[in-house]
Amino acid sequence: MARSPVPSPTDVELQILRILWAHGSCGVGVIHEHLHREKGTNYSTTMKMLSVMLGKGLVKRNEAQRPHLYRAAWSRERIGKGLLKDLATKVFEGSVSSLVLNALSNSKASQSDIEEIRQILSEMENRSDE
Amino acid sequence: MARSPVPSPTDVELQILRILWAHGSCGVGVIHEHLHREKGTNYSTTMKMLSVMLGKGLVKRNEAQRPHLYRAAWSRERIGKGLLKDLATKVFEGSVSSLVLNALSNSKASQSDIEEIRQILSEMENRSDE
DNA sequence: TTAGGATAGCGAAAGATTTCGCTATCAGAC
DNA sequence: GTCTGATAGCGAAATCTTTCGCTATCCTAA
Repeated sequence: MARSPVPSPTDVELQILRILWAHGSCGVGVIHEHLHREKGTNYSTTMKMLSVMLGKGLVKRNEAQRPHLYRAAWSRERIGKGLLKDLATKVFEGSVSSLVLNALSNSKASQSDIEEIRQILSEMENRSDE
Repeated sequence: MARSPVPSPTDVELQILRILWAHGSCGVGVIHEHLHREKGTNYSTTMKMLSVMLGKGLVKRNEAQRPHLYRAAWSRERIGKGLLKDLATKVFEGSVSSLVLNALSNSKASQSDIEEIRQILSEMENRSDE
């Protein structure tokens, strides 16, 4: 009965979500302007993708005004969480820590990033102490 | 001229790679047995996917013997690296540390996982000191 | 040697995602 | 009001991924 709460967006869907995450609510015009700059696609394409995404519950829209205003139905963190879990399952046999290890070992993080990650690690320890 | 060095595998392709990563070299029989157990697909499907993957350079095969032996052309780490980079780009504006933060904040890691991650963080600091 | 099961190969159907063409409607400039 | 450019909507083409049907070949046990 309850449909999958957080669908995994496809590539173009994510491209649109990124725009919405950056801009908050906006009309098709703005969305299309960005999408067109990134990949040269048509207005109709933008429109169609938005209607597909509306159907999947990936975006919501406010029809009270004209142009209708679209916004992401889910936060970047929420979508990221789902995709990371997928990736962990599909590549790292479900192990988030393998995933993190792999991500870290091929990247450069700034000192403040490193501190922030340490912070999280400590919190995790404290949480599990209880 | 040089084609994309590490293609991003699709879902079924990853499913097959997981089997190969776990088993090393093996014939279609073994691969199909696993795939069929996981999703009930046909022998022909397995065969076809392998030939598609061969074309994309995702697997290699040894035809010296019969049955031919298939193996992953890239390590789990190498494929993981590419997919993580994709995901970072598509969701976290390219920031690996945001990705890691997000991955960690919604997961439970064991104490030894945490230590291992700390280890990596220290190594990163030392590396960047030089 | 030969029948039977596993292996190999391919074209094409079935599905999903992305793109576009065409048509209609709306809101503001004139 | 009417014209015009932006907005809305939808069916269908194009593309990519996954699945399968059909056919041929190989290997081995009887």
